[in-house]
Amino acid sequence: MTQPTAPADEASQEALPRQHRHYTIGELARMFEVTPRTIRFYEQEGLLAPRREGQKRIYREKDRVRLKLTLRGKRLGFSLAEIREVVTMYDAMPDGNARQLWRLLEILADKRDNLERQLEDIRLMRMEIDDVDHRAREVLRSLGHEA
Amino acid sequence: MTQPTAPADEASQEALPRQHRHYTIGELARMFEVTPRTIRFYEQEGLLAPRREGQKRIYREKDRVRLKLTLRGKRLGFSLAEIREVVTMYDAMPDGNARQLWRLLEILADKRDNLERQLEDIRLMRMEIDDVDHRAREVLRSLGHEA
DNA sequence: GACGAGGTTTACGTTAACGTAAAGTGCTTG
DNA sequence: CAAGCACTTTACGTTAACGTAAACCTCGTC
Repeated sequence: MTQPTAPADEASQEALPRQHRHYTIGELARMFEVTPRTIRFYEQEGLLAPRREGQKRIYREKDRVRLKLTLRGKRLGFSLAEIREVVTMYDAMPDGNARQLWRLLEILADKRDNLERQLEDIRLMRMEIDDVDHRAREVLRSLGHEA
Repeated sequence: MTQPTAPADEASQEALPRQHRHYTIGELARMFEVTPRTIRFYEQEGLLAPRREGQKRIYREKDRVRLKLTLRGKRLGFSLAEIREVVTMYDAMPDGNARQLWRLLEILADKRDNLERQLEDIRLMRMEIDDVDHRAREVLRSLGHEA
């Protein structure tokens, strides 16, 4: 796959009150099975904006969620630029002007179309995979192996 | 999007008996809204193997289907290498040895897992998009525009 | 026979999304 | 206090998937 091969995404955290916790870059990296480099890169691309404590980056709950959404977007084939567009507009929403908001709605509709298209693609590809699977098992059976 | 932005895929062909027709590279390119360069590149990567008529490439029905599947795979985030792996194994199936076939089943199971994961991602992202959409419309309403 | 529309090869260029290496900072632990 | 670990910045390297340009055939047609 080009996309990350879909790790747990939801880190199986201890049942700590997730609220108000903060994380180091290494913690987040392990949680989502990415490298710190990746996380820094996303910051550089304007997708994350952690606080600093001295020199070190401190990630809060909000940052964790953004990272989660970013990775999910990636798995669905969105580019970082697209993800940023939505995410930053979302943040600017409360005081956003009408033009911006309409633009946001436009983008969202677009993404939705895209998802629908992907659903159809998945449906079709599933059928084809099932088909190939069946044929392969047939051939195996004819070879005397139990499938 | 990183992926092709999902054109018609099924070219709205005339109701000609599709069987046994053949296409030039330009025709295929227009059908699927890609450039000839892309199609040649896929050939170079071992995904297509058109006949030659003199110097020119001649694509048959089978090639068209393979291109269609390739583009669908791409939209779902598969790399050309992955697509090739499945497609070539599929072609080698009838006389494939058992090892190869088991390997094929493995790959297929993997792809299926991937699709399931994507379905879930789509579900979640849909909800989030709907949520953002709602909020945006709220803000717009409070600004006195009709949404 | 010039020309334009399609096709061809060869080859270098480009972009996104990181990887990797080097060199430094700061804590805490034996 | 040295060692180790986790963090930092800077910067160059890498890969996939094409784009783009140049230079060349080969038709049908004006």
